[in-house]
Amino acid sequence: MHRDNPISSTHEMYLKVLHEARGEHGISRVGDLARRLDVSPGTVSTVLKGLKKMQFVRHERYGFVVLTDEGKDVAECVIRRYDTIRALLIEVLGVSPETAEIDACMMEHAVSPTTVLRMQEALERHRDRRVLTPPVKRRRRGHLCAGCKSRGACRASGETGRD
Amino acid sequence: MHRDNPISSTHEMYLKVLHEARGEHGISRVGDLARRLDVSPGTVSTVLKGLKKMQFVRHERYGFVVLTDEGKDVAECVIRRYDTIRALLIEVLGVSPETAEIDACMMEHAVSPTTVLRMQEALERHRDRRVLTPPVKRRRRGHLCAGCKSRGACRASGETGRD
DNA sequence: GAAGAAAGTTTGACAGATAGAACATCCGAC
DNA sequence: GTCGGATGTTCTATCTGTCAAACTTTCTTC
Repeated sequence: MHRDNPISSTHEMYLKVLHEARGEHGISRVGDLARRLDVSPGTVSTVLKGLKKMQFVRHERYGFVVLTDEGKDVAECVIRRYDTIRALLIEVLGVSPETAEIDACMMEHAVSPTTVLRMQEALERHRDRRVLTPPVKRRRRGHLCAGCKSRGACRASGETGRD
Repeated sequence: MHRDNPISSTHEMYLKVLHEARGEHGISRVGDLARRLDVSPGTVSTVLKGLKKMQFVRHERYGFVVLTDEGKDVAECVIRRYDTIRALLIEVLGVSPETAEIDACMMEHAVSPTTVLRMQEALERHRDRRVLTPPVKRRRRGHLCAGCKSRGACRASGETGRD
């Protein structure tokens, strides 16, 4: 049922929050994560073991948690999905920011890379239609993270080449 | 983490498939469901117990499975979410039907009722823009099932009144 | 530097979703 | 009517994500 997902939405959330939570040194602690994810420290400890085995984080007992490059890659991919969905919901569909944020957080684990791309394009078309004023230089639409590009698909959303 | 969901996406899937699978008498069998959901008959048997306890299905040992009115209500709500998302992905965003179907199937469990409404509205605006020909009488946009209306929110998507 | 507080880990338990195997029931062919 | 295959159920087991409680380590403060 549904799509096979090599990395679960739980793991995606942990990586995303880890990316957002890291301070000036790019590190966080078990306690931070537990608070931000609203789970117990014990749970974080356990899940972190899995993420470590998958090489998405580095973590020494009683120490800091750091995203590896791989982990950062996935995290940024999840965040981009979140940002895109959120913006689309608000700007194009007129959903309230509060609802958009909750929905985007749930949907970010469900969309395929292609769909995110189409969302980004739609968002740009929509913005172009609105702001007829200055033709701002904009980031190439349909941008993919290095990991997605090199693999031809986004691992973080469970793609294996489909579409 | 995420939104509290009184009915899981697994249960939503079972109800949806049950609704789609029912033959001329509105009934299906464990085997049908197992095949359609790609799980073992044992699993279906187990999950069905839960759905029965929640009063979403009627099911006698070795017999047929029938959706109750409540169950049908939820199923139709899920199906409407699916249809809306699928159409939006294809018509507005230009996603391929194959990808749209997979994505819609995953997203249908993640969207709030408001967002579905906004999606329906966007879809109608988009269709109006395209087909400038005959001003077809169309179903009131933002339609909600009886259950959603009476409760003020859609149980099937875990809403409790938010937005 | 020792004591106590704070932070993190481990352990045991649980719920949900699942498979597979053993078992039960049903139904159609003879 | 009975036998055998198809269908369905139950039981046991696994995996994931979670908590609470017991325990360990680290930090802070005096």
